[in-house]
Amino acid sequence: MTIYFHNTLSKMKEEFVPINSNEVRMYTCGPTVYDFAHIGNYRAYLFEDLLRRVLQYNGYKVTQVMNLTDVDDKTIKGSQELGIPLDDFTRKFKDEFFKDLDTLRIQRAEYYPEATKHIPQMVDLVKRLIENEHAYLGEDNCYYYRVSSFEDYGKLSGKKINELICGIRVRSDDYSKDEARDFALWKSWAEEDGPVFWETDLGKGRPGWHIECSAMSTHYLGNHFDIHTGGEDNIFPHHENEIAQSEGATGEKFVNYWLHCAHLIVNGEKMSKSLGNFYTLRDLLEKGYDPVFIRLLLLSTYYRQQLNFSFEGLEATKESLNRLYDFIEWLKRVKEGEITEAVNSLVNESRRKFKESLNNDLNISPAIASIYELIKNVYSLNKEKAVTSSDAEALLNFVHEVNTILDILPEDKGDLEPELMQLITEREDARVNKDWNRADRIRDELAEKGIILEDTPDGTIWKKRG
RNA sequence: GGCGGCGUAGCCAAGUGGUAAGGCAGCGGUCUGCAAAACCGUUAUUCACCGGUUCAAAUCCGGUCGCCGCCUCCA
Repeated sequence: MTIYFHNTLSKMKEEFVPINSNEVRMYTCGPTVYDFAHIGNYRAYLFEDLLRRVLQYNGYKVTQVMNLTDVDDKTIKGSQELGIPLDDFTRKFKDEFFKDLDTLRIQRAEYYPEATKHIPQMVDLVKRLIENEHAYLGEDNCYYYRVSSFEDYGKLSGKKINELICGIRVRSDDYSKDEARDFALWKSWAEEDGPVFWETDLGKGRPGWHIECSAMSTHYLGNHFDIHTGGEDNIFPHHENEIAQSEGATGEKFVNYWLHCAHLIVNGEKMSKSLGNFYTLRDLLEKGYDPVFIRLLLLSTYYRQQLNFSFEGLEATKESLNRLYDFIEWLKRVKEGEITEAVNSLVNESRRKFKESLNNDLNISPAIASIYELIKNVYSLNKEKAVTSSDAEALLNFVHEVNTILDILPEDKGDLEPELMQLITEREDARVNKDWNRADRIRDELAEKGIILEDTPDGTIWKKRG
């Protein structure tokens, strides 16, 4: 089945054709490790997780690289404020980042290169740019990229190169360069950098931000690879500059497909600390939300659409997932019978719609809807007790297939404590004796502990609800 | 100012020319000792507003209003 992606470069939806037939190489812009990542960051990483899984679902072998920016103004500043070495400062946030990835069930990329471990590759790239006359040494001993030397500059963001010179917001910064629009490739050491510097052929200093992604992506994926992603704020200048650097150095096309995800906002406003609507993952976990609800909420809006985060939305996601979980538990209780044509065709229809939607530029809303349509249709069919155990097995298989992409099934929460099991038994006795008051009291008591009881024709079942 | 996106029920959100998916919430009913779960019915004659094109528009075109993003280091 064909996959389509919206390519920022062409501003159009295009058929996806990988460079090599069975494998996809992609670079996904990762975090700057100066603080805990917030849920807006994770929206981007979840979009990339979805992209990765959809490619795998289509049979591609995926090689993904995600960088960790562990040297820049903010990380240096942060380490100085705490009076600790840069590595110690960034280590903590790297560790927390990986913990969060696991919490959100984000699949690991193949490589997580750190900027500080790839200085030679960056230096080498800058030297090639100097040779190609795309880079120059400024009066301040910093190396800059001469934007005017790259004819295609602006092709990703749609910016007119000449308008960049005199834009209102463009200010000349502390560095001396030929033109305001030129950007730093290598920053020479300054006193405020303290112990953070590398002695290289470019002098004593540290890399500019954009150069790390050009250097590390080509190092791991080659000069020309399939997909590059990030948040939409990266389009300009970061990704525009990456193209200028990479193509300026190699003379080859850098990336075929650029995918960018829209921002997350909170209650209709931009998330910011001053508005008090700024959330990290741990903020939400502290409020008692199961991370899988957060995963699905951040995943369930089409990536090119701004996502409005709200606790109301989180509650809605939780309830809808509970419907799926109840469906699964119900399937497990269906007893016997051969597979029926009715269920078989419902599953096939749902699978078709699921995959077709995801292959259409990761359009996840109809994909999720296809699952709920299936649930509704199957329950409806069961009005005449028409659903068999073989049907249930087929449905469970499909749910697990879907789960290879969505990854939203509950963790096994284990058995109940013996004393709680005892309470359930006591309630059964009370019910047999028609002691409804006592039975209801026990049910309420368990409910307060998050244990929900349901009396079915086959006996009482319990479930834990988060 | 430049570029881009969006405005569909109480909320979230599909649908881009053929007569409004799905989820949450609500209401009525069936089932149940009562619940829960589930099912059935119901909840937008209408898609920000105004014009236009068309046999036919939420979907295309023009205009108006509102919201949001980017415009040098923020995913």
